[in-house]
Amino acid sequence: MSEASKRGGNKRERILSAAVKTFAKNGFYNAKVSEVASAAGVADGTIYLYFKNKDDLLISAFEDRMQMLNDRLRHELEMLGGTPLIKLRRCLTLHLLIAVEAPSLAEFITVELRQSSKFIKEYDNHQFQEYLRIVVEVIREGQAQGEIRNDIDPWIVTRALFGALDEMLLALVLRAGDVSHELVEARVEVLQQLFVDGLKVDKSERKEN
Amino acid sequence: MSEASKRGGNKRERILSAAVKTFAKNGFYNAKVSEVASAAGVADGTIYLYFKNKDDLLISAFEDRMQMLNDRLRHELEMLGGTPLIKLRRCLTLHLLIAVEAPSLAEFITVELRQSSKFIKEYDNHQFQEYLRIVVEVIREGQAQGEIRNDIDPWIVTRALFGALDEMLLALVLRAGDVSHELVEARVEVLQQLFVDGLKVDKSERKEN
Amino acid sequence: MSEASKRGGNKRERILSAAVKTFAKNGFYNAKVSEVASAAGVADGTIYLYFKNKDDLLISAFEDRMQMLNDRLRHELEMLGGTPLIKLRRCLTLHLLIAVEAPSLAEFITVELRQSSKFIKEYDNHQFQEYLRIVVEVIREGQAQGEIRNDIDPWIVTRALFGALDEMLLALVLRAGDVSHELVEARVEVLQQLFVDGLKVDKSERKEN
Amino acid sequence: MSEASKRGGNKRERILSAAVKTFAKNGFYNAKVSEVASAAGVADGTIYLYFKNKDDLLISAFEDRMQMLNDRLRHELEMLGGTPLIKLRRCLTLHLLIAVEAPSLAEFITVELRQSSKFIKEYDNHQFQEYLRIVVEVIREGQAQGEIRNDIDPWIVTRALFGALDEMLLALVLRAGDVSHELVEARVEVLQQLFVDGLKVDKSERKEN
DNA sequence: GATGAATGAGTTTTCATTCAT
DNA sequence: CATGAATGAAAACTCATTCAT
Repeated sequence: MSEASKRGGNKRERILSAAVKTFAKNGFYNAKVSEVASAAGVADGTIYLYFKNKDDLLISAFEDRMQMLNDRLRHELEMLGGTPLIKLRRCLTLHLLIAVEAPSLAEFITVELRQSSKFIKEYDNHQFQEYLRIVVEVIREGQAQGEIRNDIDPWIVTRALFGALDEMLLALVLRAGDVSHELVEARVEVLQQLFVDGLKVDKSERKEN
Repeated sequence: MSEASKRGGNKRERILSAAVKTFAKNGFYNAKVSEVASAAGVADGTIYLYFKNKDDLLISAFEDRMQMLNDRLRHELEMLGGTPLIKLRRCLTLHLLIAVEAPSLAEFITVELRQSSKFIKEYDNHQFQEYLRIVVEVIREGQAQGEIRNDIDPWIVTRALFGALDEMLLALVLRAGDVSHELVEARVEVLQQLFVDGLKVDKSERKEN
Repeated sequence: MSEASKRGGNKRERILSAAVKTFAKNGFYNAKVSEVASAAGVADGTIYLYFKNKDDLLISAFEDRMQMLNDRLRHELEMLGGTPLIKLRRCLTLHLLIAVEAPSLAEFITVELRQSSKFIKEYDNHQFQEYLRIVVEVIREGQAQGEIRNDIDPWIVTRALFGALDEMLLALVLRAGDVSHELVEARVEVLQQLFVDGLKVDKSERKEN
Repeated sequence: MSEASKRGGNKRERILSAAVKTFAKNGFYNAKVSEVASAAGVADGTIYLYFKNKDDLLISAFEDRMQMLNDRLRHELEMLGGTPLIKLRRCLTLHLLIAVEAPSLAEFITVELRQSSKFIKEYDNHQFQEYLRIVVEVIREGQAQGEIRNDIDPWIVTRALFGALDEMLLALVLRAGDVSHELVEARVEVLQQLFVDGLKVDKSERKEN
């Protein structure tokens, strides 16, 4: 029974994984269901035992992967401890690391999320909301502790942050060749400077230097 | 003018305009060429007199509209004068204003650009590069004049900035109902604080307060 | 009985019964084997232990039900005694009574038999022939006894009779709501007048009146 | 313009004609749209320019052909003149003649009408109603003129008559080989005796003989 | 140049049937 | 005998594109 549930669960997972790869490579609309099936090593019809239709497969893949990312993000933030700004930096890092650790997933998220934004109107987009919520919480914590400025709406900041991160991730993923950890670190550094310190030349800091 | 509206040159424009509206409403892949045609008031076949195929129509619409936006941006920046930071703020404002002045265009750009990112590999994306270049130039100017920090790559900043703006624009456009100038101004204010001043609580400024 | 209900022999019957209901409701081609299976309370695969394929299920259901009807018809005619015309009337009644006693079966027979007429070429349609034979026999008996006109082919009459009855039955079954015994009796009366007495105004009878 | 309308009309007609043949040969559910298309000498997609879907094609074919038959029946009854019983006989003849003059149409009507009876619930079945109406009118006329017995509902009679005719037609069509005019006449004769004179041995007539 | 009827390649989805358990 | 997850062949339907007028 646990074997059986593992088999079923395994097949569903294999299909989701194949869907992410296939959709990432060709885009949702150019990807054929039969491609996903053969990438998953199952028959075409099998997909329809686990998902209602192609749209459902897209949404399920999206929600499932976002949940994984959210779980990891939440877990790492808990482990990490540290100040909110340190946590925030961790958020940046984890987001861009997808380009290193799961390039297909990165491509899938950056490209297909926008499609889903249209889908948003029709489905919950629950896990994306959840993602934002996690970051918003970090910012609120920072505001409460006086580390982050108080005069700014955490939701809007988070949304902007996400946009920047997502664009960054897309740029990384679309480069030819692999993305190194060093490159990711460099990008994180820039984003950190940009978002945390700001573009402005800070006179007080200049004096300190 | 009514003569011009009957000219072929105008017909191309009508098709592009219809394409933007139609692609914005349904997404590129769900939009039918015949929908675009009837929205433009021309026969299906006529579209193929002006564009090679549906893909070409998408790219042409995108490039054409981006060029319009770039022209306007360049023009306004020249008119405006002022410091680079003032110019930068103008960039933010103009980007978000699309949600007010041309909602379809906003939706088209935010949603379809990502699709096109895949297209990027195949076509120049010339006008998008141009857009980035304009903003990069403003930042470089700021760096040269000592108003913007020097230790940060203008291209990366610009890319991040674009991502944030684009996400912001998407969020505005997906709201139910019209977007007001006031709302746009509020968003610009937040982005300005975020990007220019940074999230960090600035002790020197606090003292100054 | 509860033991019997767990026996295989009974399972076959349950499947046939489910098939009749399901085919009646949706039609043969729109009915799914899995629907039949779940209506019968068995697994999909089980059906194929008792029937070669979906076609075989249709034909078997048809033959089986027709045999039941034939058995009953034969039995009632024997019980009844009476003149051939009385027996003929009993045939009419029993046919239309299906609409009261087994509406699904009625629908199944009236609608699917025609489909099967195409099948006829490929299978015996044995029980349908048997049904006709029973009625033919009644008519022959009537002819032998001088109660029914002799100058008319019993097979053709029977076929026409069957057509009329079947159409009548269909009309009854397609009505919204239940069919009453009274309604059936009324229809039988009409058919009796039609087939036995004829449409013609009979001058000799008029005189008698 | 009249040419164009002829072309369009012609193509529609060709498709309907092909549909009748194809549906008659294989039955609606076993017939492929592409078979109809190639029988009509058009591309698969063309069918969908004239009909919404396969169901619509079935219904349209049915209604169209029934209308033709109704037009002819109405026309012949007007031409014919004569007593209602003569007209009634003409109805029988014309119905069975379909087996001679348009065997595919005969098969199509006899087999598919039942399917459509299920469809009835969903569509008007207008022309079938019209057919019944024409016959009902003949019977009413006969009743008014005292030629046909008055104590019998014309609608029920007509329905029974139709059932008998349809079954007769089916039997003719399913025979191997062509159906001759003589065979049709023989069948008409039997039906006439059956419906008009009745099965009963008529003593008054016997005396007259 | 403009039209829009016709094309037919291409894809999702269904479902009868099988077979390992 | 019974199961039901898996299969994959088959078909309706769509829609970008063409081309005769």
